[in-house]
Amino acid sequence: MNTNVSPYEHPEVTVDLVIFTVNEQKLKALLVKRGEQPFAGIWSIPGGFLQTGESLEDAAIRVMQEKTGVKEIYLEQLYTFGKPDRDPRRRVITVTYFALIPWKNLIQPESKKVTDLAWLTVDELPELAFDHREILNYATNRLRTKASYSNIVYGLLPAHFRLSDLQKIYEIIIGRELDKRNFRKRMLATGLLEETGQKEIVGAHRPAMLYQFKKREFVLLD
Amino acid sequence: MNTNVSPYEHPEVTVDLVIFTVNEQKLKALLVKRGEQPFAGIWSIPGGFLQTGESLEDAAIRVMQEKTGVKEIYLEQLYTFGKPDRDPRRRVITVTYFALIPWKNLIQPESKKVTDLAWLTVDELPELAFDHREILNYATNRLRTKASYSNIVYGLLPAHFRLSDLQKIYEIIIGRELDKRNFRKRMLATGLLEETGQKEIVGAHRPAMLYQFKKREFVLLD
DNA sequence: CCAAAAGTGTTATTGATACACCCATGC
DNA sequence: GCATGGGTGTATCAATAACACTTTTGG
Repeated sequence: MNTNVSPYEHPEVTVDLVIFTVNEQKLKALLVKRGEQPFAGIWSIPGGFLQTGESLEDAAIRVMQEKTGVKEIYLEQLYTFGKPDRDPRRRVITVTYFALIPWKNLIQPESKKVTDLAWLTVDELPELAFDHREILNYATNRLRTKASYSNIVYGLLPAHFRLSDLQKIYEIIIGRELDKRNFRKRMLATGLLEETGQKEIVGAHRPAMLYQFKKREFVLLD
Repeated sequence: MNTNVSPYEHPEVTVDLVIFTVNEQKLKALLVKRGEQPFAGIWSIPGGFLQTGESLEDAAIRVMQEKTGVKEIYLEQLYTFGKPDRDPRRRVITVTYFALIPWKNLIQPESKKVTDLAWLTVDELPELAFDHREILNYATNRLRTKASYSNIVYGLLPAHFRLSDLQKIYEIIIGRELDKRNFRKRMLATGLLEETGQKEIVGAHRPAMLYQFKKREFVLLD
């Protein structure tokens, strides 16, 4: 079979990522300011072309590491977008992933003076390139939905954390306040958490016990 | 930009479908017996190449119609599989969809004597070509999970049905028997169903009220 | 001693489960 | 009149939601 005369298209395949973190009480996503046309100067989600011999997930991990320096993170495939006109130049299919990073695991992301890479608050976004707004909305919905029936938020927390940190993350993602006593009861009842024995020492108040997830992996609740 | 010298691959992109129905008290999937190498004579899920200018979903609908004659069905994107060696010949990315069809909507699928197209029981499958077993397992899990928190089973039922039909579909998908009274209570409490006013007349027993979904569209429960 | 976050139980309400008999029909 | 599936209610148990005060620390 000669693939050069096949009656169908060989589109370009990219892998694009919606990378979330939580910082300053907000859900944020990593965005890249485009340098080239089309959409020069417009923010876009990070991505790259699939390389020869590379699996989709490997490509996602590669892009992740290029942009954040981090590779051990929560990563899951999101959706594949392929409308014929989603890139004005040519046919591009994009397989999208969504990723979660604890803010503390980032290596001082503000220190290097990059102006083309930024963590923007998800509900205050400017115009995005291509169909990236649709992709980002899709990812945000997925995150909010999964937070309600899984332990997915572990991906946004450092190894050790206070229960109040955990509660705050949930509140930011689902967008409403939770009752402290009920929250703690429910979380401890899942059996997914354990005390570290250490206590958080800063602040003019009673120190908090630090907890960790017994396993840092995705689990459905109930 | 000359795409002929680009440093990345232009893989082939296919759309493959896992099409489910329920018949004879079993969950079944539509499979195609391959005529060509590789995997000649082995069952595979139906699919086809993405055509120029065609969206992914349009391609899925096209394949659907080619194989079943039906186009108005439940259809959702499942996952995109792209391991470099998933096709022994060349790089093929497949965007998979899963579809549901009510058995009654099929136009006598047994009448035309096709031997290369068959509805096979999902938990008694032979060897499948490529990574199609993995794809089918993924689809089956998705269906089972979604059945528990949505009205997705409407895709497997004809326009009018008895509550016992609905219950049977649930039991087949989730794999255990349900209490009749509790099931009816819960289903009617969702507010998604309405009586048609008609009754089912066949059988040496009391006729059953026929129901329909108020809207034949995906809704989350609770 | 004051401010600030940590930590802790009980009650009320709601939803889920378990369970058995009568009804309408065809033969 | 008997076999077959259709149709109905109540009581128990489990999960969720509402709600306020004491503890420990730093300054």
